[in-house]
Amino acid sequence: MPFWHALLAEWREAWQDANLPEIPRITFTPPDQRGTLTLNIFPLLKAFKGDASQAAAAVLHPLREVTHVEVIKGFVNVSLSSAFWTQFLREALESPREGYTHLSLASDQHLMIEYPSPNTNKPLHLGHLRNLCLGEAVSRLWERIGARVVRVNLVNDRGIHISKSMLGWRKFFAPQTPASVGKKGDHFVGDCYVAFEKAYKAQVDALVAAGMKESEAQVQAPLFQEAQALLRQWEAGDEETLALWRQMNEWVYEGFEQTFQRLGIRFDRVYYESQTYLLGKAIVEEGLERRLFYREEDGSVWADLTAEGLGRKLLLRRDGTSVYITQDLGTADLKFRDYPTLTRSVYVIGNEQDHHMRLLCALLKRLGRPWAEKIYHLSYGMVELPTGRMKTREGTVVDADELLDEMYQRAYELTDAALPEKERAAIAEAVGQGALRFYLLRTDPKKNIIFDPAESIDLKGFTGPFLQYGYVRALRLLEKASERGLVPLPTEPPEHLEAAELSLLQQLFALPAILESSAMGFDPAIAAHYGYELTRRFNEVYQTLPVLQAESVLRQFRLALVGVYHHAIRALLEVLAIPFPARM
RNA sequence: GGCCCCGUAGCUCAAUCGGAUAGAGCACGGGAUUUCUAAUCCCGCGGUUGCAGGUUCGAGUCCUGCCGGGGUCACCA
Repeated sequence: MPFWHALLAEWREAWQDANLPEIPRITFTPPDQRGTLTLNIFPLLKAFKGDASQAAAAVLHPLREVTHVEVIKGFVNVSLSSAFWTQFLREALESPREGYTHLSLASDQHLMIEYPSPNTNKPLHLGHLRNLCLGEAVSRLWERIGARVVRVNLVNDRGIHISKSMLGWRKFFAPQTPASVGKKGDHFVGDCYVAFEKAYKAQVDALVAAGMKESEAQVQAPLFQEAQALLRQWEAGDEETLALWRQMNEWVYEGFEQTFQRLGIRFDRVYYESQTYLLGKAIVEEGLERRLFYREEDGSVWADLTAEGLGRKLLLRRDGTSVYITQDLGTADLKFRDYPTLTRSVYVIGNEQDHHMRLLCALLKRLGRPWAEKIYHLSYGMVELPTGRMKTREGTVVDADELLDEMYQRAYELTDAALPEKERAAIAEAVGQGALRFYLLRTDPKKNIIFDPAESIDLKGFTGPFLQYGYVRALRLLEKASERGLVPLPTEPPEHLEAAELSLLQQLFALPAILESSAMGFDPAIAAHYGYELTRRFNEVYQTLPVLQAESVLRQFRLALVGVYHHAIRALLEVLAIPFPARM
């Protein structure tokens, strides 16, 4: 445990012993006020008849390490002693992994984090990128605070959508392959799907023109009937159908894998719905026997969740085939069978499935699964374009691979042309991805993002490259120092600190608290904002105060500041899964 | 229509579980480079926190009712 935790614990204990009517809440002092920590004594004022100075005196009496105090209304801003800061620098520099850049407060936690769970009929798009960035960042955040994390991908490799791309291939693309047309496999299969949808829509339109209701036409269109028949053949185990299915999924997996690798994302375990839907069906049977569910006269199986305010939910179709939630039941069961020690099972899924996830939890609860309450839905908002929602039909879907290429190009042009080509390319990839990832993470996950291409590829201001640049500056400075035989060593802060120095020092102090709240809240945006603010303050020091040229005592202190900043910014970039080049 | 989420500067977002004078970036205007990488820094401009009530020492934050936007309520996934 870092020593300042010990200090806060000591303070709280002292307050307990002092028999205060209320214990003050401790927060970080806002930047425009003098002080490092703020004790909130509003709740105590009543007991002291509104006399803030008396209340403050009572609160401060038992505390050590406090040097300067300012009482403003119910706020008591305290500054900490030089000895305190010396010790902070020592711990952050000498053993950052033991309580500064790494914490152990969640070491009893074991999380499974599922993302991005794509369908296998289309390539990944911008929405998947938000999902991937979120899932990876949350995984890393929890690892940072000491938890064990198992990353899991659930592939939706069966269902009507796959049947559609299979039919698309048969009718419009056979016998072509990704290799024969020179395309990534997932994009090729996506083309098959789009071709199907186009032909299907033409059929529906024709039927509607002939006077049929649209909802009826959608079901009656021959292509849809064919797709359903194909799904039944698949579920019946028809060998030819299965062979094509395997082939097309294989193409898609190869394509996905390339994208995952480019993003540096790896999974510990991959689940396939084709392997869990039967488990789901068995669970539905179990529920039927236990009279938790019921069968309609037409043979379909339902759960009545009106008591939970969720209405009725179909679990098996009239023809006995499974629906989406059926396999989700099976997968959920399997996860806890495979990993019985899980304390949390996290689903990173868009908020359009809020209702679905509520249904899933309600069903698992009804089935008496004790771990149902360990499920956490990390629900995130949609990525929209300035023109509205992305739509396949209108061709406005932003493709993940194309966007990554565009980011790379953009960054490449800004990179020093004098660099060796290989190095320049590596930097461009890091900066391009850094910009995109930061852009996708900087907003509260539950809010919708409006993806403005111009702003997202911006490399200035509140962006990933801003943080990367701060990292590079610090790193290079430390390298330069090292060449002169100088290393960051803990020192006592000088008596008079420049405003920029104090500002940076105080912000550095907050890192562990940020890691904790960002992880616990499943909210990487907290770490992103902090990383920006921290780097802003570092830049101010860097820009206005000499480090290597300063006189030796001052130089030593500033070098220590830079050293701690270097640890901190690196930790933040790692946690956000933003690459950090050594030069830019 | 029922339920869920969102509404803060022209635009994109913050606001430390109800706390201080609501803060950043972009855009716009001005300034800084013989100095550790200017992808930087400094200054300025910009607000009835959608509207109306309520709760209390104190509300962008909590409650109620409206308004606006999105999602969802499939024998789709």
